[in-house]
Amino acid sequence: MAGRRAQMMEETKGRLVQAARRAFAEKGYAGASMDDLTAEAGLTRGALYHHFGDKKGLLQAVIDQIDAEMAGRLRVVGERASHPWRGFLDEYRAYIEMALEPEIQRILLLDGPAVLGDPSRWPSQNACLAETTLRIQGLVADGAIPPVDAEAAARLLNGASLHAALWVAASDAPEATLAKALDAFQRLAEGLARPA
Amino acid sequence: MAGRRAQMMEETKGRLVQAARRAFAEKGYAGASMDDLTAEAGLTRGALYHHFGDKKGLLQAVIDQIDAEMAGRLRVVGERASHPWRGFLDEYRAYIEMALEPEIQRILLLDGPAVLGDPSRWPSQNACLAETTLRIQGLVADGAIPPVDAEAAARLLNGASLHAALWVAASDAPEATLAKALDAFQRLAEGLARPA
DNA sequence: CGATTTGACATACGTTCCGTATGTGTGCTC
DNA sequence: GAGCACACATACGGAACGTATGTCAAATCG
Repeated sequence: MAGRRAQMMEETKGRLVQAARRAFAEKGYAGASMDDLTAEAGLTRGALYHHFGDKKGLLQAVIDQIDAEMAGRLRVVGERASHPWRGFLDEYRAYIEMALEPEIQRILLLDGPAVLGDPSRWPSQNACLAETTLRIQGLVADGAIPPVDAEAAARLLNGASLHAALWVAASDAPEATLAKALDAFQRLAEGLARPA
Repeated sequence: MAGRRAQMMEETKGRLVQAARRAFAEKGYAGASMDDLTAEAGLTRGALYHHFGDKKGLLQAVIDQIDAEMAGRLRVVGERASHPWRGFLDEYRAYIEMALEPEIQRILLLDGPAVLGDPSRWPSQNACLAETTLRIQGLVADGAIPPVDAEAAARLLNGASLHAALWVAASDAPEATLAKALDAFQRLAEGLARPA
């Protein structure tokens, strides 16, 4: 009862999204051609506009997929830690390191906000941001850190992480820069942990 | 000895940059048409390509101008404060509020990095980032805060500020959101002030 | 079981816009 | 005052997006 038709359709959409991920990551959103991208998937622009409406719709689909993957990876990292606060720091360390991956940096962090606007308004609800917000709420609830607006803290820390990753990615000595960035990040995060 | 010719040329470049600021801010980089933009300045694309090379060159010129203005405004805010640490916080508060201005947010914070890449690689050297880095170096030198890599701290705080501004700008209740963002920001910044 | 319809996808077309190549007139130099 | 350099306009080619239309298989229904 899977529906032969619907199954083929999912297959098609998946191929298009995958090709788009590659194209957007390599050439950026503006530089990626819909003709080339669909041809690489063995299709034409007809299929693309039928399923995704327009170029922005395709970007949105790509972002939804990447965002979901990131949230899953972050959850694993956070839950693997013994101590809550330690897990929190590990999670952000993982976030910074993920933001170094060209696909994530280019598509989700640079082109995404520029083309689609503020991430919190995305239909995917930014699963990754929600994940870190929940984590902070948990820390507050457990009394591990003093009360704070969890969403505000998550947003600021995500912003700091993103810029850290941009800095590291463009650096001539990435590993040294990453160390500096992580050190500074921990200093900032500790501002949350200890009351004024 | 001003050179009638050179003076006219500066006038032309200025008019183009000003028209570009308006167009980029209103329609975004991708959505702005060079034809419309130059026509609004009473010129044609010929002038534009002669002076700026290509569309990215024009964006760079616009960004240089805005960046310089921001650095100047930040400096005034920081120097006006009595206490160094207080001045530091005031400066970032001003930064967040500036990032709410559509022109700055759209051009410098969203389209700029997406089109031109990491800001630290911009020819303008990101005067605004340099300004905040210097401020942090001053705090360390005066013993107001424990040693920290000033550039790393400045980058992370700028990133946090930017995301705070994006959040506030897209919010339904901007003033309440701004208050939450500023509160969270202060908590993070205090992580710099007090040693572990 | 055959006719009809739905929908996934391809093809063709018009429009827009960027970058370049070429033309032109005005102001500086000798 | 002649020649040249340069600021700027005009003309052209090409690429890319979105839409409108066509086609063919599969699901539906009498």
